[in-house]
Amino acid sequence: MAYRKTGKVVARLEANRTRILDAARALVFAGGFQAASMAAVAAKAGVATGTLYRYFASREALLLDVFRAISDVEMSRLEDIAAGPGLPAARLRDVVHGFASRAVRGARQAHALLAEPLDGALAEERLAYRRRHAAIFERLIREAQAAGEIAPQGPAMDAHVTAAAIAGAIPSALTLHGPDNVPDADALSAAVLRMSGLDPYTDTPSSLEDLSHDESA
Amino acid sequence: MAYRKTGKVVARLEANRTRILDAARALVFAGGFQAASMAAVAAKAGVATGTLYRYFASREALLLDVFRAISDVEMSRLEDIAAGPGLPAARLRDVVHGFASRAVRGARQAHALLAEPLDGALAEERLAYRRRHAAIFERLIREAQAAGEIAPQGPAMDAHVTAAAIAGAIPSALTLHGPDNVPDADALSAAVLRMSGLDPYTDTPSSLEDLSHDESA
DNA sequence: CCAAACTCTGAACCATGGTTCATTTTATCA
DNA sequence: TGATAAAATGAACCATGGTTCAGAGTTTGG
Repeated sequence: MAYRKTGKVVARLEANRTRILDAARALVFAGGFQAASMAAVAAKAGVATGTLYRYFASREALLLDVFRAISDVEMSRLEDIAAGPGLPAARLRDVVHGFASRAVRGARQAHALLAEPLDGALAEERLAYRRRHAAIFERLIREAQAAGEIAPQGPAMDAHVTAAAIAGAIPSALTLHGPDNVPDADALSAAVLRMSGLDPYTDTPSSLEDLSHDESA
Repeated sequence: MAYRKTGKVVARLEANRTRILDAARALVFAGGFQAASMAAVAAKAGVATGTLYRYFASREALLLDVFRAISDVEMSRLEDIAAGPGLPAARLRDVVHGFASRAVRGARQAHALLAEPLDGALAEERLAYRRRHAAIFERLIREAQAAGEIAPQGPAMDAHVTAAAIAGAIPSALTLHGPDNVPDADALSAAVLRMSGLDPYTDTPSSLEDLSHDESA
């Protein structure tokens, strides 16, 4: 018998992987995915470039993991709200408002997730991310329709299309006029909610705890 | 005196420029900007790659001209509708519906203009393109508000934010579920118009001639 | 302490695709 | 037609940045 990884080594390897991911995430947070070159990630993580390839098959794979790590946090918050108590319409309001207000606060991160030019697998991942948003919106719209909460006047609303529109409306309104000109989260969610047939709401969003945003690396 | 461009030469040069632009546009139409490599453009135009640089400073400059050529056509149609006769709300409906239906028909071109991953100056140009859309929407919303056509209930609508949201909602709904799953233009414009506070309309859009779409190269 | 197995290093490698430029071809005019 | 200038050519060039890999350094079990 010649070699078997000891616990200490395994721990160090895991720590390395985490350090690499953290370094990449910090770079993405600061300058977008574009800023996360392999050289930069390696430097920030304190390893050689070649080492990165012992933990990730490629740059794309690494950044995909970063994207997922960030977006999963965001998605699970929205999913928690969507699955919460309360009437469907109120939850829809909360989800939209939560999305908007979180993005407004974490503008740089939101830019990377929502607006920065990406291609290849990252562009695909972003699309999937948006589709997950849309799926949440769609489900809540249908629930609100079923519950009779949504404006019955006019022809039947196409929940699928409306949800896709909302999923694009929020990022657009957030980013269209540059990072220094981000709209108010209330105005944004009011505008977007109108699309779902809900009256814009004036109260604070039901009984959610403050949607604080961690900007730590 | 030794050399002065004769008319025939000038004409040929102009024709060359046009041929290059047309070749690039055809490639963009078929496969997006990504497919318009300098080699491909040169081959399609029947010239050498070096020749391209006698007419355009760089690939970016060439594709920028292509983008503008395409988007200007689209924009001027929308601007014509926006500046037309009729009440503001009706014009807003027509603009949104015209945008949606044109994009639905010219899906491949719309994808290049609205959804394909771009960066650098092209990404900037797309942003400008969207801002022009938003500016049209915003103006019409304000006019409709001033005319008292837009739902007076609720707090005052933020026309700026709403316009930016609409400008993103349309492309998103068009492209989110892939090029083989493009929504119905009526459903799309209904959803989007709801955001502006207008009831979804059921009639055909006022008295516009059919918004036909030329797909010729 | 040694050999084997694994990990790390970072300079060299390489693929891509835009750009250049010495050369050739074409146009102008005396 | 010869001299000059412009235009076209396309293979070579080059910049970028991800990826590789031979060698150096560590860890393990005996």
